[in-house]
Amino acid sequence: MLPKAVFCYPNNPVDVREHIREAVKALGVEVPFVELEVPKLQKHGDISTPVSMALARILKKNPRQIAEQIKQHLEGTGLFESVEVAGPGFINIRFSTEYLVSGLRELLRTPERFLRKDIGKGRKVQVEFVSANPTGPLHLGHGRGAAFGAALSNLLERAGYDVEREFYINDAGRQVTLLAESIFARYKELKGLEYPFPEDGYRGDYIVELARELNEKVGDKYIEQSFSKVQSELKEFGVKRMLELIKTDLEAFGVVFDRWQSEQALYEEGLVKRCLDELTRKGKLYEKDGALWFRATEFGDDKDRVVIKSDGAYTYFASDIAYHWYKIQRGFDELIDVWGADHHGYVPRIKAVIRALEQPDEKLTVMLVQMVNLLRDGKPVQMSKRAGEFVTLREVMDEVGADTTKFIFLTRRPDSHLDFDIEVAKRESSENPVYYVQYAHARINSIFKKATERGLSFKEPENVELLKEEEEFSLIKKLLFYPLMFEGAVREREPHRITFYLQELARLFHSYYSSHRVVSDDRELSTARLSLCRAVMTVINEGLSILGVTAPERM
RNA sequence: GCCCCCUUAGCUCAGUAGGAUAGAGCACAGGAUUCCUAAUCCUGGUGUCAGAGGUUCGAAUCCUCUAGGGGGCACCA
Repeated sequence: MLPKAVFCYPNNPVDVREHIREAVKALGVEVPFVELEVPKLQKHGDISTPVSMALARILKKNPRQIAEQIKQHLEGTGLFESVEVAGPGFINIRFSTEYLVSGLRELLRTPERFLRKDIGKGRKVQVEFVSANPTGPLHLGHGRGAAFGAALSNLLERAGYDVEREFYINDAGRQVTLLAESIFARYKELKGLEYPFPEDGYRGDYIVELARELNEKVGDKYIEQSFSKVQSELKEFGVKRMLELIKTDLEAFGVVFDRWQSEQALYEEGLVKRCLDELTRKGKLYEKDGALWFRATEFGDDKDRVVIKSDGAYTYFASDIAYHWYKIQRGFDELIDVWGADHHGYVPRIKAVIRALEQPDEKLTVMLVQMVNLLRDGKPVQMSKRAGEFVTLREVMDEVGADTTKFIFLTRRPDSHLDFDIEVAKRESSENPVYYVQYAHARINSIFKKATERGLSFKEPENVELLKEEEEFSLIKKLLFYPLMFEGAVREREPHRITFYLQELARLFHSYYSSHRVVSDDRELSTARLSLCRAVMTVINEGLSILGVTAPERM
């Protein structure tokens, strides 16, 4: 008979969960989730579970007693060095070196299988993010949304979701008209003509640039024209140029989209009308005071909302309804909208839409990304898009670099306010954690260069059983915990967990590096250590690629 | 006025699905490099988890209230 372990994929700590689940099953109950944690204190083992305390209530038994039973089951697997019951009923598990080493082997042999657990099972998810108005350059807040949305998409993709990244272009309505009129005003100004600047117009210098460009294109042609005559051409021109700018900036920032959905197109293709017709048919809309209203209150919102104003014009909400209706029609299992926190008041409204469209609440998740306070040397930089005073993503990128900018954004929970100090971010020092992680990667690369120079060739995971140092086991444990962290990050949609994990991993590596030499005269030990280095490198690479940060070979 | 988010070490922030004695980085001080990159490492100590109640065997974490900071409340976009 084969030992039980063979059937249980003894390759990483997440599988400890399976063993515990089995043990719990043997007690005659099932738990939906077996909680695992990495204990703070070493004496509490390598991994620990409080599951027996939770079971105490259900089984009406002493938690320590339950823990003892689970312990016996776990000991039966022969995988662990020790299993202890401690405190009120914690089960503390210590891995055997064989367990650790076989985990490392697993990671080296099939890194993808080890690092990318199929949680999504091919479920189709759409992540809509940035979606900035095409009326000006991206600012830093958009940058945060971009970094977050991109990292979240990458994360979900690696968890087996079929992800589509979409940018929604608000190219219909008043803002775009304002853009056109602002350009028009600057054009007139350029020509030495009197023309009132629109009250809420865009005052940024880029508008003057656009006016100049327009002048080169049309020359004097528009001098005599009224705005209404040239409006649509100007809109098209302005939106096109702004969109180009936004795309270029995002590309430079390393953020790509699969799809760009135009709002205007929703109208032109009749989707808004079709959607509203359907809702009318289903009685979700009604007329009052000459306007068309959506029964939002029936679906959990505070008040009903207008979709067509009494003057016959659509509100933005109309196209937003149609947009989400369209998303649903496209067959996504899940929709994620990443919005700036200033739009949070909009959440109940759009949630109401999802319900009105007869979809379960979980279908749509709105993730709010908090605003960014820009500082320079500790002093706030005032920003107002309307007044044309704002620091663009481009400026920050040029000044501090895309990697650093992204990393800083992803070192915080999305829902916490963020102070972004340009001067601090600019320093190429230990104040920038991104270098710390990247440096670990570059260092490993340099070790491999050294190994090649020495003519060391080997096949990973050769000789890993020779690893004996405490720092090596710490590193391996950290590596093996990657899937645990990954699962949590996916479940909670929190890419920042990756960022923190990478810093911890880098710390362990740097520490190891300074106390032990990888490439030495001991050929076999060297290959063992190189294998470990390769594993660290692989995981750093994987993590950084989720964050959209480069992993440099040299620094 | 109503609604949402935030408040953890001097600063910036983590804290994993309620678990054990609350954690990093920075800053500050001292030390480490004949050797694979010193953007590194090692050693130093900090807390009324904003406050008050409550739920629980157990709360930074969940509930209620209060205070402070930010944001939102349109037939605006």
